[in-house]
Amino acid sequence: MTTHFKTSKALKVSEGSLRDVHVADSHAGSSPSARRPTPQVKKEVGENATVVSDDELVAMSVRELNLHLRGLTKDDVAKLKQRRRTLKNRGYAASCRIKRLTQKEELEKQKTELQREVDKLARENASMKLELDALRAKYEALQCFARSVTRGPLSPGKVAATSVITIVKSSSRGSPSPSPFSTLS
Amino acid sequence: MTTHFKTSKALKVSEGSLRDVHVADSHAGSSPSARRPTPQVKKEVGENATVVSDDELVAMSVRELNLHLRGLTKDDVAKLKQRRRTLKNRGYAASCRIKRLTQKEELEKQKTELQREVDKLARENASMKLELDALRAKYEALQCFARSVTRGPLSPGKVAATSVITIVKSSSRGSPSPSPFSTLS
DNA sequence: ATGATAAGTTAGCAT
DNA sequence: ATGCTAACTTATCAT
Repeated sequence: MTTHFKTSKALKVSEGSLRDVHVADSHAGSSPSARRPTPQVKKEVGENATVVSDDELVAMSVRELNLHLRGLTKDDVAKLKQRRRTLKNRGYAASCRIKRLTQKEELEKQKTELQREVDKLARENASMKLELDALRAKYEALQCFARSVTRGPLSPGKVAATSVITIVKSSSRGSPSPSPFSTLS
Repeated sequence: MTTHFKTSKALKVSEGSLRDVHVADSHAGSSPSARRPTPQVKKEVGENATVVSDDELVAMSVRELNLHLRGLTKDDVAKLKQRRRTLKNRGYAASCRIKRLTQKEELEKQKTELQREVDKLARENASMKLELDALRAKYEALQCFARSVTRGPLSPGKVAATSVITIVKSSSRGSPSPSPFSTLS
């Protein structure tokens, strides 16, 4: 993209914007050949040299605009107003496009964010699942052990609702015992 | 929105599409006053009455188009081709807008989908967290119990590497015993 | 009057 | 030549 910004196609009321503006001494009107002694040229009723650029025109307030409308044909007034309207519309269209792009990027950003969140949660989930499985295994081992301890290796189903006596021989101190007791989180 | 579809503004090469087409007996050409015996009017060199509608023109193949271009001014050929191009462009613009909307909806759908996934994972996560905590508690309780069983409630630090005797009084059958043994998954 | 937006037109790039 | 798309213009609607 080149962002070339069309230079107002067929929108000229009297677009001579490349003429001298600060000097404003060119006399290309209907006056025969008389140079006025007053260099303070503001505006003639028959020839208005005050031409506004697009940027000026579009940034103008209504009151400012009315000043520039003094001494213009009813037709030219309409044309100038139309030019202003079109310029404004050009701006609106641009903001509309930008807004559209912004919203699209916003959507994509949110999507990325959500995807990141999904990944994070999935990872947490997986690790928790592992942890849960590990803990379940440990629990069952311990439970198994506890049962064996409580119920005892003797009479493994005979006397049900009774008291049990269990004898456990502890190993030496600081031993690398692989029992469920050694792997606590 | 009214979906009004402009009726080809200033695009007419010779748009008299409301004239008789199937009859085609109007003799408004340069021929003096001779009615030919052949009613199979196809085309006259000096006056081409075959006018195509927008829909026809845009759907035409290049070869078909060339047939309609026979006996036309070089200028009119260019104009007709330009009209075709513009009509095509109108269609392209429409597809472009549709595509844009479609993609936007696609994005929003994916976003919704991801959000749903996030919610699902978050729920799973929360419930797993609860489960994990509960299991941890059960595990610790069981561990505590197992320790008490192994180490014994008697002489809780005196005799370290010795045997312990534990007595457990089981409750009645089917009792709501709140011991770690009752709540297995 | 101002702002927004859908549809159409134009310019320019890519195939 | 065909298709696409950014920028622009126009028509409409809403405020």
